[in-house]
Amino acid sequence: MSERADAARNRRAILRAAEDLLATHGAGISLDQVAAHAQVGKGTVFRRFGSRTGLMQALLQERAVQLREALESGPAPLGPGAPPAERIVAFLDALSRLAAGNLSLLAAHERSCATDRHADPTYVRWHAHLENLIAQARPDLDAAFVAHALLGMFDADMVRRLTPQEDPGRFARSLRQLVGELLA
Amino acid sequence: MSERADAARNRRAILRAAEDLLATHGAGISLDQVAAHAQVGKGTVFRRFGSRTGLMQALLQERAVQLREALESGPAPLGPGAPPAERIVAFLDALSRLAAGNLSLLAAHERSCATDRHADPTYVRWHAHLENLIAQARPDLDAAFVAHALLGMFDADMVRRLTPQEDPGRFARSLRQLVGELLA
DNA sequence: AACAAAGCGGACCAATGGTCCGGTTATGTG
DNA sequence: CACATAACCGGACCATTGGTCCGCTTTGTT
Repeated sequence: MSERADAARNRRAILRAAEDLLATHGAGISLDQVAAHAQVGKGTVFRRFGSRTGLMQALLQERAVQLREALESGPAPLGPGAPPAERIVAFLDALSRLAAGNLSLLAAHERSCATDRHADPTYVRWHAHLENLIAQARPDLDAAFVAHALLGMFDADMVRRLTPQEDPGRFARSLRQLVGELLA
Repeated sequence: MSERADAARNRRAILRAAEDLLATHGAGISLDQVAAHAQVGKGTVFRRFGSRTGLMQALLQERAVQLREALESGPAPLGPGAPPAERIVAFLDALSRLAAGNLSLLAAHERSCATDRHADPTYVRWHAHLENLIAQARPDLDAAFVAHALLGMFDADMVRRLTPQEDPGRFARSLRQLVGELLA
């Protein structure tokens, strides 16, 4: 038996509450707020997720699970089968969409993982995927480095700043252009 | 009269103390520690610098002042006169050196400016400089975007991670390579 | 039904950024 | 030099917040 029924129920309640509050109150929410909104004791939040960082990582993983499956076994060009260059563009486009729809979560996640954000499992997975594709497309480049550079653009502030209201497509477009230069 | 003698003395003492502690204890230092080490009341730190963020910005500005002068009126290729592509490379090399020598400060600075780090005066200046050069070298690119991408690499964790002990030149080298691709 | 393990809540703790104010000191003016 | 005053100082104090603890409750199994 892996998790008692009440525990599972509370876990879901906490995730939902955090989602809600992030959407309505931005990235600065406290765990007391989350606990209250989930109608749960503060201790429960920590028992389920270990820390603020743990909660944010869990939230991000939840949002990223579809993308993950698409990468591993979905249709090309996101999934396997297409040439690396196309897969890179598809992946970054997907990330752009995911980021655009989850800015507060992204910001909160960064804030929590301030120390050593490269250890986050989601980040690690994305980086490995990208590094691998880059190494195939351009074996002469420092793939790990370039992968970090590209993922670095998904900083919440960065995305917000580069997504002006009058031109919401700018971020994704400029990112594609940048990648185009690198793979040319 | 702009600042009383004791005030100026305390300002210097605080900056020195912060420098010291960053070097010896890393980026996680508290303002109480800084105040104690500077032999000054905590209130004084806040009166002089407004906030933790203000102190970190002041420290960074202090470290960056030489670079700033070199950019504005120093010899080429860092200063004016050289072709944009060369100035970009020179600038990023200079930044790499500055970052390598001030990792703790950089980390502490990021931590403090977490909210809206693009408002930091030093960042703004660097970005404007870089954007301007990129626009000259490659008018077809989104210069502001690319400038953010390049500056994004100077995240303290990133620099640390991409500067392995057995190959300390990797960061600067890979960054130059990346720039080479973009300006080709 | 009974029991043990897992879970729960919320009082509690420590750290920390930031504020306040009564007392002190530098400064320039008469 | 003496004095008035504006600037300054220190550190006690405050509020917030991530995280811990422990006595009581729920779950699920035998």
